[in-house]
Amino acid sequence: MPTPHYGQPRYRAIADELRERITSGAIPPGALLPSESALTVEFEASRGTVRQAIAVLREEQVVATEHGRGTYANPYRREGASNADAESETRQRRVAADADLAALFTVEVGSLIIEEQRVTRRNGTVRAVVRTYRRHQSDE
Amino acid sequence: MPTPHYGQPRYRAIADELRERITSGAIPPGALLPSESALTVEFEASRGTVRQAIAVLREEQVVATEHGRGTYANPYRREGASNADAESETRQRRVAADADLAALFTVEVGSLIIEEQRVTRRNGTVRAVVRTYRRHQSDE
DNA sequence: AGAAATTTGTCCGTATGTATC
DNA sequence: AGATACATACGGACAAATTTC
Repeated sequence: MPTPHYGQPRYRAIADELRERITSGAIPPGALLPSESALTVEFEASRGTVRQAIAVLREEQVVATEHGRGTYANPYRREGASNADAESETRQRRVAADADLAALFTVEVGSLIIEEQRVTRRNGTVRAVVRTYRRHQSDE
Repeated sequence: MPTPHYGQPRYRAIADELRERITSGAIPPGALLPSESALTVEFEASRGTVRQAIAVLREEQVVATEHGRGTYANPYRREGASNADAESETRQRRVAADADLAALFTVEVGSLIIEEQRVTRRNGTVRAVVRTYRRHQSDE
């Protein structure tokens, strides 16, 4: 069978579905998620894909996993209740310097510099996008 | 062949080795790591295991990976404790949204959004340029 | 411009190790 | 001890982004 993943990969779709069950309360805080093999059957995905989905949620601290036990939902609440849904994604890549950046960094236009982008969401909608530019290998 | 991982799993051992090469300077900041297939040969491990090792370093932000390009070492610097001489200039203006920003903010490409730019200098040389993008106050 | 090669991303199936119940 | 559940590891296949020719 081929491996089509047009648009969203399957492990993200599975992660979204599980996250939804947790945030909606279908899986209450502290409860065990279905086992990986159960999820394998339900989503008709391989165990590796299911584990990849759970890894996403673990990184978001939506779940916590214990070896031999299982994966728990929402093991502890964020201390600040204000942190309703402050998701933050970070991405790093190299981009060509535009005229402004080239002038600031004293490099040629088009030189590759580091861009780190953070996307801040609240209640799902993008709040702000922060792009930080640096040079490689600066010296201090 | 069995799959023994007494004590430390292999992917962690590989991660340790690669981290050592980076922190020791054998792989300088900004340089590309060997490709996954090359590491597969060198460590005599499967590609999945190599990728798991790289995932560890990526989470530690010791490396950054780009699709189709490769994995770079240490793209940004640790913030030194000495913030001796930090100046900062701020500028705000309206700019046209590029494809990425348009997608994130769910607006049309070219729509005007707010850009706030801060330039951080130390000892006269530009340290970092931070650009924060937001939408106009319209909804929410 | 376009095709091929390279490199990372996703997904599957299987087997075995280790921790917990 | 046995059953269950997560962790590690292999190998193969195809997809997607980038670079090279």
